[in-house]
Amino acid sequence: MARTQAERKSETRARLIDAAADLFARKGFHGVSAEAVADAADRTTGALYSHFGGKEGLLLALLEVWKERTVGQLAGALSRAPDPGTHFAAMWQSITRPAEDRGDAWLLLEVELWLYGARDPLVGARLAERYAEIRAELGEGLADWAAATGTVLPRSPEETGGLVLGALLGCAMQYRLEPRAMPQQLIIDGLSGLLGLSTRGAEP
Amino acid sequence: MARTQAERKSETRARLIDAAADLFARKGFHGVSAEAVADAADRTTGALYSHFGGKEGLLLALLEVWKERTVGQLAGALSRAPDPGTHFAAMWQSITRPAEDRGDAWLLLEVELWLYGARDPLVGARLAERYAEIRAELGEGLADWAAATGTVLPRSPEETGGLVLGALLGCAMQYRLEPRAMPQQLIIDGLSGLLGLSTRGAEP
DNA sequence: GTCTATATTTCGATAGAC
DNA sequence: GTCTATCGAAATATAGAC
Repeated sequence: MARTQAERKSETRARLIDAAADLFARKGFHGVSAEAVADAADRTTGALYSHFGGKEGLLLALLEVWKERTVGQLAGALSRAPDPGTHFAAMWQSITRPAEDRGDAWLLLEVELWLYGARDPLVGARLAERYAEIRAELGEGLADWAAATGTVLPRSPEETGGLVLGALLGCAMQYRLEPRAMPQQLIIDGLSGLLGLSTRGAEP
Repeated sequence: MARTQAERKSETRARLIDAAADLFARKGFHGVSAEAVADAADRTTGALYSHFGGKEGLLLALLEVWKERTVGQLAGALSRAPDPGTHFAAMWQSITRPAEDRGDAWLLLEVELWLYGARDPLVGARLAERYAEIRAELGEGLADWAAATGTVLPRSPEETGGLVLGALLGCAMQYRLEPRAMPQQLIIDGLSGLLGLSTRGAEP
């Protein structure tokens, strides 16, 4: 066990970032003390300051991990999408299912980071890059599907991705406050309408 | 000047709520001290606690004002809407124009309150009511237009309102980080698609 | 590299004068 | 109803031991 040093270091880093993701989502960045984050990670504020220089440095590190993680899992989900309908359903469920491991924590952290980014230019620039990547991934996935099935999409992939992402985000926020107001079928129909597909009705 | 008492009281209330709306939007609820709010309102923490019992009571009062104000101005905008396209354009501009008086402060406060409501059941319930009202107003306005022009909307007014509100909110959040990614024409086209109107292209 | 202990500041909230 | 003064609690950040 000669590499205990580096192991311990990177594990502490990971533990602190995970704890920050959880607590920032549940209580908000300003609603959590650096000590509370360190406690949740079974470390102390000394370690936190040694690694990240402070609470804000921890948030910046979290932002990078968050960026890679979301874009990566999105790309994975897209690669095995038979059609937009089931694709949208899968995305919607991944956003709205409440508990399991983390569940609606994703949405809370997403909005928390957006709010931080809207107030802080540096974080805002990072977030803008991340959203652009998501729009691109999302739009390309749908464009691939369209090309494979001979469907004609009315907009460019990036534009399509932006509209879909926007609708998903805004609808998820409403769903979080009142789930009954946003049934899954409504989301799927609406997103299909955004693509120019008139997949409404479909009564037996 | 016999009613100086009541005047001073209600003016202090209004000043504190206005200052709270501004500061909560710019810095976030937890990012602002009660003293900072009182200072911005040219009052002291004593007055704040006398009126609202604390910072959280001030937020609840702000929420009520916010609720009435937004629904009211929305209803006003709807009553004079010639068609969905110009209607959407007007709504989009009212969300995205940057300064003037308050401008993107609306979006920041909206999201700040949402985040608070997602974490606090009491505030969440109030917010849910507000969103339901907005969905209803929005959907009814569009349904009226459809009835007047003989257009058939594929969904109920509430469902339509929910999709439109969601798309507007999510797109506005992306716009705030990167305006170029969300041009107005894209929003109008997308929302039209949500309604089942195929208003795409329209090349000369 | 991490922990304990602490210095310094700031916050929320209250008591009492006016 | 509002202001001044202030108390106790909690937060950030650091210094030094291990």
